[in-house]
Amino acid sequence: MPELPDVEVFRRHLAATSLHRTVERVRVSDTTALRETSRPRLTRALSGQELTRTRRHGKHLFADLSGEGWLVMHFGMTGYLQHTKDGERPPRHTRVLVAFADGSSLAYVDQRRLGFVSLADAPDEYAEAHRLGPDALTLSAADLRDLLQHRRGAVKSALMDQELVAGVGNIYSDEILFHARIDPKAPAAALDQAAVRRLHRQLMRVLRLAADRGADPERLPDSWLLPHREDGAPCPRGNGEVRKFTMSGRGAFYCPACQRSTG
DNA sequence: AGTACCACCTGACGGC
DNA sequence: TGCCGTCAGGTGGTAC
Repeated sequence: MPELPDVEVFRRHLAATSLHRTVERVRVSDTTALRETSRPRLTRALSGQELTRTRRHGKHLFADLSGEGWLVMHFGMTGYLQHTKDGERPPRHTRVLVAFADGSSLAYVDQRRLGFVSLADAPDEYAEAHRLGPDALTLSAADLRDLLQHRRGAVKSALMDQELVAGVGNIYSDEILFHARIDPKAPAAALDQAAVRRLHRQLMRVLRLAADRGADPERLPDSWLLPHREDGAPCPRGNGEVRKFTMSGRGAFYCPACQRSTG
């Protein structure tokens, strides 16, 4: 599930429900969910603190612990956050539960356990240490052109490389390329200025709109590729059929009739 | 530098 | 109904 729009939805959820409440206790029900930290360290870092503000960098979510470092969360393929009120039971597969003094709590849930919870001194430092590229929504068109120009290989692979640009995954790379009418297999460096401009415009539009719609496929326009990710499905733009192929070991979809731009 | 493939996990789904 | 292979929006390692 979680690419940039999903994580942005989690960020807003956290900000709307869980700021400025004293952490009373932390329950780690699965220590393998922790990365670069331990149960005692996480508990000590959180207990008695408040979450004072949030930040998102690509698919990583950060929460400031009242100036005493930052909580870091990554959501793998199945992770999400759920705030529960006093007396409500946290969801199944909750790995870390942050319980507040007012009785409510914030659950980090991850069925497949491919995500993690960690601690960091600061988001920017963390991003640099873990070799994350700039957050996708901070890129200018010129930035994007520079990144792609020095890149060999397909444009879809480039978009999905977190070291190059942080936040775009398999689903949204397909979606962005569909709207920009660019062939996902096109060499990144071969895109002309007009194509890069379209790519940048759609990158911004698709990611923002998806986040504003709660990253909920049900609420995304039917004119998008997302509801039509099936080999042979009619192209939502009315040109030919959606095709599935494999790239970087992932199932990728595009409309060969619409997405002819290769340079 | 890129890519292909496997691994890490758990669950849902389709075919038989 | 039950078993089995396949696939799933994540990343990281290895071998080419």
